[in-house]
Amino acid sequence: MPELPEIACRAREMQEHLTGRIFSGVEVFQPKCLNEPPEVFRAHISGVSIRSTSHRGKWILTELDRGWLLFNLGMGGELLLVNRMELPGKYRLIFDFVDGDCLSVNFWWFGSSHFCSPEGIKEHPQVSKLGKNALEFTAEDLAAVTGHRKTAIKTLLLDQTCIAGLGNAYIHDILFMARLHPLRPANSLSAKERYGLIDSIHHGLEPSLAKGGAFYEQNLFGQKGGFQFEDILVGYREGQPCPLCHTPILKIKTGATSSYICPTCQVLI
DNA sequence: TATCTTGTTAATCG
DNA sequence: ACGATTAACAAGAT
Repeated sequence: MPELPEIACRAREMQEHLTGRIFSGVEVFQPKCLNEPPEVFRAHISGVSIRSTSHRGKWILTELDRGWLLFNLGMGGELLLVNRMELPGKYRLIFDFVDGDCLSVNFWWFGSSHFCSPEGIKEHPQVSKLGKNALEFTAEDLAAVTGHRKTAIKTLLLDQTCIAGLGNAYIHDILFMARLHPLRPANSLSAKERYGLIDSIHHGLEPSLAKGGAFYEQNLFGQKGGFQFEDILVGYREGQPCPLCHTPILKIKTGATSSYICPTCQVLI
């Protein structure tokens, strides 16, 4: 369940620890997570060095001397920088560096690693369509996106082509802090509510970003993030009292996903 | 065994 | 064109 805080931290760590390293090859244990046949993918990265790493939404973008390496961790995954002799128990890809270290990649559902040519990234089916990063998203952007749309505000916030980086974990507290019911029609938000929602996105993501991400994900060296379960206000706290009004928190179905809400603080319309 | 869960796309129906 | 719903895909826990 990595979302923007975890992905941004991983990208920052990769920028710090992988920049300048040169790939010697890659071992592929799950070909389906690549966008090219393993031999082609290997040929594209072997002998190529890493220029920089950044992220857009939940995608990690590693710029190479010749092209791009893109990672999407799906519903959870590990990127570990280890020596080739100290591999973890599970991995689906191993990117070897000429110095003897390697980047071990494991997904536990739906992760992928794509190679793109220098220009190809503009046509990448997912990355090219992403909206602004959630922390750069402004109230004006929100107004433009909500505009006439009647869809639920939660659906819109999870739509990566509108705003990139939010997922179904941090969103519970973001909507709670904004006092918005997840099923509120997007176009029914007042200007004040839109400003409040932007504030809440920052308050919902930045503490975790500062602490290296959530406790359920690990950094490049296998250390867990510092954002604890205790730091979560209402998410995953079904039946526990709302921190503001003590009403028991409800778990409700909202389309394809579940939502945790305080029924008193987050009223529909 | 049945069900749930974090992401994302595509297909379908209205 | 939009919006809502469902299924599907590469797991794992309970």
